[in-house]
Amino acid sequence: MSGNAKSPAAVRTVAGKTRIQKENETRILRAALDVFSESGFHGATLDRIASEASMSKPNLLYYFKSKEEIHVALLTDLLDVWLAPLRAIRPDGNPVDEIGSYIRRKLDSSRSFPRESRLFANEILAGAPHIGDFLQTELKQLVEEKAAILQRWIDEGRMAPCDPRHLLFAIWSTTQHYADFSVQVRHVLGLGAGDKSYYDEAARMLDTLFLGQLISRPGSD
Amino acid sequence: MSGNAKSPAAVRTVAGKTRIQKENETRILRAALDVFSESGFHGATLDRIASEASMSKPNLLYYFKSKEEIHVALLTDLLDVWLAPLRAIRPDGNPVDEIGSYIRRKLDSSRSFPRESRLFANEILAGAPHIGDFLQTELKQLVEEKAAILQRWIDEGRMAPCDPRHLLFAIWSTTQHYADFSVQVRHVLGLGAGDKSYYDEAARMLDTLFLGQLISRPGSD
DNA sequence: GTCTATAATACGATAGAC
DNA sequence: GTCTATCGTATTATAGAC
Repeated sequence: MSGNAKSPAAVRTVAGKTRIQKENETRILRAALDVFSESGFHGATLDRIASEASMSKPNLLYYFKSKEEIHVALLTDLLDVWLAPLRAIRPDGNPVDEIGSYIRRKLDSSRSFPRESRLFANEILAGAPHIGDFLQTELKQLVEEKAAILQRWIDEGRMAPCDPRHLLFAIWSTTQHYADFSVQVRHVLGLGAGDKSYYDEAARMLDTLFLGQLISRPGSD
Repeated sequence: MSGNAKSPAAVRTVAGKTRIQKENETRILRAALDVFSESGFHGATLDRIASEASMSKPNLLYYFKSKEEIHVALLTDLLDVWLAPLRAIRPDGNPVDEIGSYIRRKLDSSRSFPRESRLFANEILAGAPHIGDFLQTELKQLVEEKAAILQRWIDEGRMAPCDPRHLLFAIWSTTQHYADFSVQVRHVLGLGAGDKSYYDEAARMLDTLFLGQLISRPGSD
């Protein structure tokens, strides 16, 4: 059928990987996301990853040459997903709709992919040793593109004058906070371990903060 | 003079520690803050801490029984400093002044103590294994106390209705972001390693966000 | 209090049989 | 592809001389 069907026993796909290869790589990456996001790169061990993947350590290292290679694979897979909400900002929309949607998408990411968020946070906190290039090139370029849109809205008087890039920082930090610092959020609010009920109130807060006027000044009514 | 002057050679202070003890402990803690904040708990090694403290590893372990004990000492020292800005919010002030001052103090903390901020972030991200109790008791209580003040301002119509605790989360995340994610901030802005010039623009952004109205709605002028 | 030497172990990675 | 066994190293911590 497809390209390289040399080895008789191993039925290969077009990607050159057998079904079992893909399954095992997926199992490893899933387990590694658990462990890396919970303990950071140095705190994670191949023993725990192998254990969570129900696989022996040497077998795990048959699929990925090193611990670092697993980590890089996770980060690389993550980046596209991570940037999707920002990419979705349209120049032909209006500030309230576009920024509002962006905040909702980012907050949904935080709620749905907290492990990915913490993996990313750990990497940045460690000085971005693996994705420094990505930050300086791809992310920087995307931010400049979207900041130009926001700047146009500012110039048109539809938003308060501010540095659009710092507005993006504020959106990133407030939304990701609920994933990265969830332990603190839950402890302060008195919630249990798996409780994510605070996300509804968080969404209201961020709407008020970014789309409304938080503080009434005398005579502004 | 003071309490226990038993040992002849070692001149002790009221705290029961010789001058050289205090000096060495300070040197160790300073070096440990560097290393822990840069590499996290598991990424840090006693070798590097000892080296940065210009001290042999066994000598370092003469002052602190274990790596964890150094880490806990740093976190404990940090907590009071960390909460000082929040404690300073006065009930008899007005929202703009009090929240504005709080944001400035938090942002100053971020700029002046980025290593402390990253140490804290690493601890939370790891699930707060050492300061979970603190978060659930002391921090929770303080937040409730200050949230009550904010709630009163809301009830008096001086602030938009919102969950005050989530407002505090937003202030924490936006201000600490500039320390914890400084690598990303600098890479996106195209700044060099030690460059902290973005803090001025950050202060303006946070003023606009928390104290002004970010987005003009039609007819609100 | 400070050092050298070293114990004890955890961990990443490999060798080689099957 | 998967396993058992193991190597080599990094790292925490201690022993014991000075």
